[in-house]
Amino acid sequence: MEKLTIKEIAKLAGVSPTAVSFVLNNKKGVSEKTRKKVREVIEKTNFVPSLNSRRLFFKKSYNISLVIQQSSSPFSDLFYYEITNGILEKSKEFGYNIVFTDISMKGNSMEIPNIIKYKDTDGIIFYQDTERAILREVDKLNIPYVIVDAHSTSSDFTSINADSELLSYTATKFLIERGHVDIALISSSYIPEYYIQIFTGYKNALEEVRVSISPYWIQNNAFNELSAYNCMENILKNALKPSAVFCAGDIFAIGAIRCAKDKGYRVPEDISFIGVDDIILSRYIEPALTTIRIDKALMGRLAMDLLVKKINGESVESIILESDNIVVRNSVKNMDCS
Amino acid sequence: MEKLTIKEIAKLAGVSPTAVSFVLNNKKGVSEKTRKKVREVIEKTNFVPSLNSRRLFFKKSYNISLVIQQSSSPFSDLFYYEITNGILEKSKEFGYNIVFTDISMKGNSMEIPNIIKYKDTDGIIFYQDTERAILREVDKLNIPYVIVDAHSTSSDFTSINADSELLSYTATKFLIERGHVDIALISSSYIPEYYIQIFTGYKNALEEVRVSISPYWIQNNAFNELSAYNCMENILKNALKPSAVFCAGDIFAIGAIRCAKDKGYRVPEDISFIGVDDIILSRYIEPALTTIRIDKALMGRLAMDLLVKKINGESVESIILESDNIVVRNSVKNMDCS
DNA sequence: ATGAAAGCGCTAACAT
DNA sequence: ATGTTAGCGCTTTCAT
Repeated sequence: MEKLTIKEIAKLAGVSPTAVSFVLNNKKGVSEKTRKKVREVIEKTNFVPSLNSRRLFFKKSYNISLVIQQSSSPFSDLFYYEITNGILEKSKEFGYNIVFTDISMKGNSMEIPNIIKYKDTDGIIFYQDTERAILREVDKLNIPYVIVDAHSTSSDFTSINADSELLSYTATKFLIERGHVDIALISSSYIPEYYIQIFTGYKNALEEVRVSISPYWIQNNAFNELSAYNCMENILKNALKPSAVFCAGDIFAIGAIRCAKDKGYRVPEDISFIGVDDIILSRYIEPALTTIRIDKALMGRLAMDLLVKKINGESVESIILESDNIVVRNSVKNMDCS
Repeated sequence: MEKLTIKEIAKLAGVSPTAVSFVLNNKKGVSEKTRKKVREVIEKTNFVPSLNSRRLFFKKSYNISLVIQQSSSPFSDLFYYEITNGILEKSKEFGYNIVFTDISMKGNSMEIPNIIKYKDTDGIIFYQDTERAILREVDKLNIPYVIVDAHSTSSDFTSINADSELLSYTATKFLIERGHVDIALISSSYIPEYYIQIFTGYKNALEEVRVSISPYWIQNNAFNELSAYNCMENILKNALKPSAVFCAGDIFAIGAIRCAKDKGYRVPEDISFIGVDDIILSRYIEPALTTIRIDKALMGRLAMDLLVKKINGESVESIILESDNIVVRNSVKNMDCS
């Protein structure tokens, strides 16, 4: 059997390679008769054109790379896994391969993945806030990218973010509506802009019902489950106990709840908790966590939309997702009917 | 600035493209002097050779695709995410892109992903047992593949599996050593061969201490959390209650425990549970689940090793991983010191 | 050791 | 509408 190329198909169909190429790409310039004949031969031979040739000709890799940071916690993986599902969905539509890449640390700094170094990607989706050094490198290489869940915004890059302030406001407001007034906050100050948003939402909701906040109740050193546990310890050290805690992330809530239980508090009878994200885990802990759901698959789909537009040279704007979808489970006590 | 190609570099260095190519690929046939000069130019210009050209020349895509089935449960995703980490680790070493693909259903049958249809992949790693129709199609296309966590073995394909019988034996034996004699089984009969292994391990451990088993205690219709819940209901319908249940998968255990609690049983005081897999969730439920850990990252690394060998034309053998690493948490009661 | 040239399989400009 | 041809950027064979 002859090696199957466009040339060979042309020979079999008794036409020129150009004709075959036109048929394959649904271009006009061939008669219906020729088109049909070519289609028959393609069908019969199961011919598929070589993507590698097209890659060379168009100088495109048809790869989009997902760059995820080697995470400290498997739960950020979980969060991103759901985003990835949205991306995959769209990738079929656009005809790109989705290539998984993780940024590994080389000593103290991040190492540029090979797929980027060798420009073997038409675009990049970064997960989570990404080191500026890396972004600059990518800018230099002239590869379009978007950042999903950047936690910060900037005119320097295109990002898809949840509206943290709204999220925070919604969560706090929910607690207030359930009769809570003494509400603590566990958040992260790692990304200052993010922290401000969270704090602002919390504050705006709270100032409608409360004039002062105990500084003990504002904890901003959480970055994973364990540190959230410690934050909760700090909160409980104070004589004034809050009746509810808003945690800016389900995984923080999970750590904080564990702490409260360890210290003998009942949840939610003694202290209520609300989170943000709705990671899969939240349904399974006890009590099941009340939280604000972020539509992560949607974030993924939007990221692809924006990135493909950028690849095609269109200009795009960052997106802020307004998620305020409260998932009511069992971690918040209703103070009004106790 | 000139477009950077091997030709351009050659011009700048005052040598032939051949020389540059040799230097890039660390081949001999160029003098040290030439080599050095070329290296300098490459360094100075930040030149990287075009992968797409090499793709065409070598007829290789440098892609390895991961094929995951659109799963009913996000927890199988979780399980596979850990395998993926092992695969990614190895991919750097071997220089392949890891491309994510999921098999979507088209009506009643699976649809071959484009990356396979267009032979845009040098090899495939299938996650989980895969429809024979798909495997045959891939065979026809002559693309090497391995199956990780196939749950069945066959001389038809190369797979990386945990030793289910050993897993099952170890779990049951552990319960026996804690003084349990009345031990039920929740498993899946979806893949017969797998079921036989699980049952055999269970039976072999059990027959050392028990002459008869109540048929009510053998439940084999679990395939997710909910069905495992139903299996547990069936077990509890019987007048004879087991003191422990071995669940052939953590997610089954999670469903079963929920059922037991719903019916007012205390875990592990009234009934003990042990699982298999050690998915991330198992640490977080209450009580934290005692389980047999499978080293999923290792499975991923081994899958890559085997696949790359296959791609290189070496012959390989399937691997059965002997995992019997018991992770003791709080879901099994010690009957001897009660 | 070095360089010229052919060719991987496709697309598109150009001529007919 | 159809065919001829050059060229994408690399590797390798074959002269020198």
